[in-house]
This record gives sequence, C-alpha cells and structure tokens, in this order.
Amino acid sequence: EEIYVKMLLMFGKCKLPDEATLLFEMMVVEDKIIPSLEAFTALLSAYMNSKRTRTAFELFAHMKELPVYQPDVYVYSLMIKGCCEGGLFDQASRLLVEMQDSGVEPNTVTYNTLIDAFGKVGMLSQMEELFTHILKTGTCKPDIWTWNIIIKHYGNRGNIEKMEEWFEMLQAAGIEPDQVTFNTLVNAYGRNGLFAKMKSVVVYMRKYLYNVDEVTFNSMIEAYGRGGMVEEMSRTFSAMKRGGVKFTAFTLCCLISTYSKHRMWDMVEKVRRQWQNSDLAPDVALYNSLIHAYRRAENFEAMEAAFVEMENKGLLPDEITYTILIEAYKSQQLEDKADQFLREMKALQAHRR
RNA sequence: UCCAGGAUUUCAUGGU
Repeated sequence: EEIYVKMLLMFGKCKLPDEATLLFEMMVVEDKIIPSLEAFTALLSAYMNSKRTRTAFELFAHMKELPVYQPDVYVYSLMIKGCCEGGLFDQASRLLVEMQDSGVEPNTVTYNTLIDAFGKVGMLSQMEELFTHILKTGTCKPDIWTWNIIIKHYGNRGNIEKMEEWFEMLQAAGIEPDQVTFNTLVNAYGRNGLFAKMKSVVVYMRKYLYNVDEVTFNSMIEAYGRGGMVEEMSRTFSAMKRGGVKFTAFTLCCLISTYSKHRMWDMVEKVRRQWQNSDLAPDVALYNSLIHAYRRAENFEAMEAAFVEMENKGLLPDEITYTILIEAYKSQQLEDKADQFLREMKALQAHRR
C-alpha cells in the first residue's frame, strides 16, 4: 500500500487527478487492499493539488460518514487549506471548530496553513496576531516553517524592513534558519530589486555551507530577468550550469520569457536547444512561454508547431495556452480559429468541475 | 516497543 500512496502523491504532483482516482480503484478492486486513512489522505491531496476542490470535498464528506475513516489532523489541515485557497474563510473556521469538537486538536501544520492563508490575501496583521496568539497561549509550537511563511509574505508584499525584523527575531529565538529561509530571502530581495542584498545572501549561504540549489538560482535568474538585467541573467544561468546545478523547466521558462520580451529570438532558440538536449519532463508552463515567444515574434508557423508538439507530448493546454493562441489569431483577424480555441477552452473548464 | 508511509513554507508562462 505504501507504494500506492507514493504513486497517488506522484499523480497529485503531476496534476493527474483522474489517474489518481483510477489507481485508487485499482488498489481496492484488483489488489483487494483495504485503503488506510493515509491512502485516502493521499488521494485527497492529489485532488487538492490538481484544484479538484469539489471532488475532494465530496470524498471528505463521504469519509466522515464511515466510522473507520474519521478525519484526523492531517485530513483537516488539508481541507482547511482547500477552503482557504478557494477564499472560503468561513468554511475554514467552521472546519477548525468542527475538528476540535470531534476531539482532533489542530497542530503546528494546521496553524501554518492558516497563517499562510492570511498572508496570501494580504491580511498581514491577522497573520501576526495568529502567530502571537499561538505563541502566548502555547496552543502549539511554531516551527521553522511558521517563520519562513511569515518572512515570505513580508517579502512578497515588499515590506523588507518587516521581513528583516522577522528574520532577526527568528535568530534571536534561537532557531536555525534553513535552506528555505535563505531561498525566501534571495527571492524577496530579488523581486524587490535589491540585487546587492540578494547576492550577499548567496555569499552567506556558500560560506556557511547551505546548499545553493536550483531554487536559489531560479530566483536570481527571475529577478535579473524582471529587472531587465539580461546580461546578468545569462551569466547567472551559466554559473548555475558550471556549478553543476541542474536547471528546471522553471529556469528555462524565465529565460525564454525574458529573451522574448527583449526580442532576442536567437537566444530563445538557444534555450530551446538546451531544453531539447535535456531530460526535462514535458511542462505546460514552459510550452506556454515558448508559444508566447513565437507569438511575439509573429512567427505563427513556429507557434502552431510548438502547440502541436506540446499536445503530442501528451500535455493538456491550459487557460494560459488558449489565451495566448486566441489573442494571436484575433490579432491576425483569424476569428474562426480564435473561436475554435475559445470553445476548446470552455470545454476544458467544463470538464474540470 | 521501535521504525516507516499521508497534511503546511521558498521559484515561472497569457490577459497586464
């Protein structure tokens, strides 16, 4: 069963909810395994990752009717996350009450989920209040994730002073920052154009033997790209490869977007060749950036070819893909084709409910 | 009894 659970999680990561459902049924029917609560949690999480919130909640309701599958703190934390992501804060707080009523105590993960949810919608004072509340009441012990979440949200909102303040408080509390903490700082400084500080964090990381990984490099590459520092971006990409850090779809997506924004078509092709020579799994966002690059270049044959290639690789276009194509065809007065893709997009959206 | 397996954080693409 552990293998099934691992595979369910894989499907969730790859956003393949239907495959997850099939696998789960296979496990029950063919291998006659009585699924554990963990298996159900894995299935729920696959649905959540694939934004099949409704399916997840149906399963959740079903589980509650079965005495052996009474949700535990894992399941409740996951469902609370689902509510928050759908903007259903009332329902989230109802679940929080419900879990306590049924004797399941929320833990650090549950509160981290809520703290992150406040941050995501910009309710930073509520975010802080919740943090001090759990600290004061001793409801649960904040962990490094809690701090990382708060640091991230101040960084994302451009409040660098607050971010640094929280980073210092973290250290003052005697907690060791981790890889994620530093990557969060690199990302925050980068997105706010503070390139010197960004670089100094990386220097610090190297000095104290934290892993400078693909997330670190991706943040820098993205930051330079956004800031129009194309040369610096290219150099960082080279440094990444020289350092033996494997680039990801994310890396190439940043590069292609920036090069195409600066109409550097030869560089787009260069990235594309490195992509072809790599063993990266097919990726929708990466194809989207390429399709958009060809649309910018008004190279519509290449755009269509990239779209066909994407479908041949078994990838389903998403709303972004369709939007790019529809805009492209509209700009060429090809209303029929634009309409056709509009219908396909609507069909996709309908299928997902 | 111990161990393992499920939940939360850092990163991209269109409309902008």
